Amino acid sequence: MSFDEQELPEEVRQSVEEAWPLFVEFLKKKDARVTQARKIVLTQVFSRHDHFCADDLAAELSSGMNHVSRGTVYRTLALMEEAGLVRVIRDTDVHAHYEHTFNHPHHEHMICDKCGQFIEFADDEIMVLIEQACKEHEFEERNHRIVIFGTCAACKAKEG
Amino acid sequence: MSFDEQELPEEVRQSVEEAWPLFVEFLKKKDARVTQARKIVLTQVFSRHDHFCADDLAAELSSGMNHVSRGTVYRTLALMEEAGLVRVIRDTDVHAHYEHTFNHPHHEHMICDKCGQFIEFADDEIMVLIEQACKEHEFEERNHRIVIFGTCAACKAKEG
DNA sequence: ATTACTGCAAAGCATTTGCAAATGC
DNA sequence: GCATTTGCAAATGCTTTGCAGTAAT
Repeated sequence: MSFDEQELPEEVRQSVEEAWPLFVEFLKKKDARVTQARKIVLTQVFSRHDHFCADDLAAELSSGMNHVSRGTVYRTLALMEEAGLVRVIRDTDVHAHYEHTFNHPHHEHMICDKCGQFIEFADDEIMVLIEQACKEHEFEERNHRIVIFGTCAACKAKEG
Repeated sequence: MSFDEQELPEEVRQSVEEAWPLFVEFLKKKDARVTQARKIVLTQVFSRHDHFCADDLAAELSSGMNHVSRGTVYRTLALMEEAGLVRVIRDTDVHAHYEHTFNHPHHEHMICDKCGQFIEFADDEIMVLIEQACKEHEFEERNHRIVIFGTCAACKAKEG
């Protein structure tokens, strides 16, 4: 556990400082180990990453002093998902996208067909209606996801 | 174009009879060809398939007189999606699920974590709110999808 | 000391693609 | 006859896994 985090931007350092103890608690509850690799991955997730894919993260951690292998990145992201620290979006046909959920309230996504941008939006009314629908079907919700596909304002403008 | 559809159940035959001309029209508009393989795939999609995956469909068409190769099945499903005749759901971690949309009004899904069952539900109010959200973000919707993950009534009962 | 975790490279799996032969136009 | 589509099998790309070595408890 001797991983240097002094050069992190203040904002990132703060997120990590809050999120890491939660992950540690989660790991201990699971009788899993608190390892350096797991801290590096968590730190990287909270560094300048809004939406990212596992492979990019793995690439970033593939060299330099804070090296973590691809396999471990995937394994750790799965743990972080289980811990509720990241969210996975698998709707596009390419590969899964992740985002960190810590200090990031629940929201849904619009994905632009043209530029691939993720636009976040939240709607409490929709949430209520979804809860209602679950009740009607006696379905116990664990999680939900809304994705809207289409064209974003910027791309529409560009098209003329 | 000498493909025998006489043994199809009445209901299926009817769906095919209605959907096929739409697909033909779509193909012509696209300067693509109206082929036997495409008709076989479309027919199979409308046969006893609520939710299915490309690979199962390919397996069903891998032998017998109405043979279509895996590659063609994937290619044709992509065309059918473009034509708006099938819908793809890519939220589970395994593989994409398809469903035909013809004679099947728009709806969303609940997926049971335990048994994998797809439960369909529709909610007009949610649709309206989604439209609203798009307007607010100047996003031009092409399509949307809601998926709720959790436990279905049957599995909850089984658990006690 | 014991047991879990990591790295690596190899395997897996759904999906896509290149190319020669077949088919629709 | 010409261009597109098909079948096949090989390739692709993301993700998972087996195993020997390494680190955490």
